[in-house]
Amino acid sequence: MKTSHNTVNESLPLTPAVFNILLALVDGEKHGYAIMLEVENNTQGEVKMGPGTLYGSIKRMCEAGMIEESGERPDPQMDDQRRRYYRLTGAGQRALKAEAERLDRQVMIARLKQVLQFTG
Amino acid sequence: MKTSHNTVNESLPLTPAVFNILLALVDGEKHGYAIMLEVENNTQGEVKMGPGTLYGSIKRMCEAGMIEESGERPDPQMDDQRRRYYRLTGAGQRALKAEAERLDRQVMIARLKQVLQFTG
DNA sequence: TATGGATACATCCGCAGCGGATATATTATC
DNA sequence: GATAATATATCCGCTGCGGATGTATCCATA
Repeated sequence: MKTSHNTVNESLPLTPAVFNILLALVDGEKHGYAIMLEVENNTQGEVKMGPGTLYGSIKRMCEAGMIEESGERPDPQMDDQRRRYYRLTGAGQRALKAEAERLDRQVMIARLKQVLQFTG
Repeated sequence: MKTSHNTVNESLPLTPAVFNILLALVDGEKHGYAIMLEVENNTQGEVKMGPGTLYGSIKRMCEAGMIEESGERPDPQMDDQRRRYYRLTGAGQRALKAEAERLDRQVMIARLKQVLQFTG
């Protein structure tokens, strides 16, 4: 599956893993493990990311410039030296928005075909 | 990425290809090539499925019991003997609905995080 | 203080899916 | 009769998921 005519997004659709990681980072930088917990929380435990998916995705997303590591420690006391914090880049924000809009269009098609009701 | 606690759906999330094929078959049975055109049409040409994805997905979906081939020819005259028509099964309909609901929840999270506006 | 469990990160590797390339045949068009 | 569009099918490289495994740290509690 491939999407075209989009300067900002070379590669949509995003994988569910990547999309959820971007979503988790919207309200501030987080470390890997916290991202995992946030995704489980967002989805009521429906979606569970294994470590392979989590850290593998983080690595690829860094290479793709969607996220970047921040040397800063958000909470100096009560910190864990093992943690590595990540934040969204501009490109990551744009990719997230574009993917959210794409998903929204997909859901809209499902509604028009009466697979889903309009009253959420 | 894995989803759990769902008797009807062993394997969500569906791939974008599978989801779009299911969507294309909601309003009646279609043959492979028509599915491809419908998907392009639904998405304003944004999503393009190559033959490998299309026929590979169809094969897997048949094996998974989401769709099935129908021997009938919807249009006796003006027919093409090469065509193979497919229709949704009950399982396919349930999978489609479950995935649409999942996507809707994802979009909702994006809205709550103000990635997307509530007024479509 | 030791013991265990949760936290935290990382890598390996099998498996599945995409997707372009390629092939082939039929149907329609000019 | 040539050409393009239609229609299906398979091959194979690449990417990504995801469980397994490994290591180390933090924290509670016994």
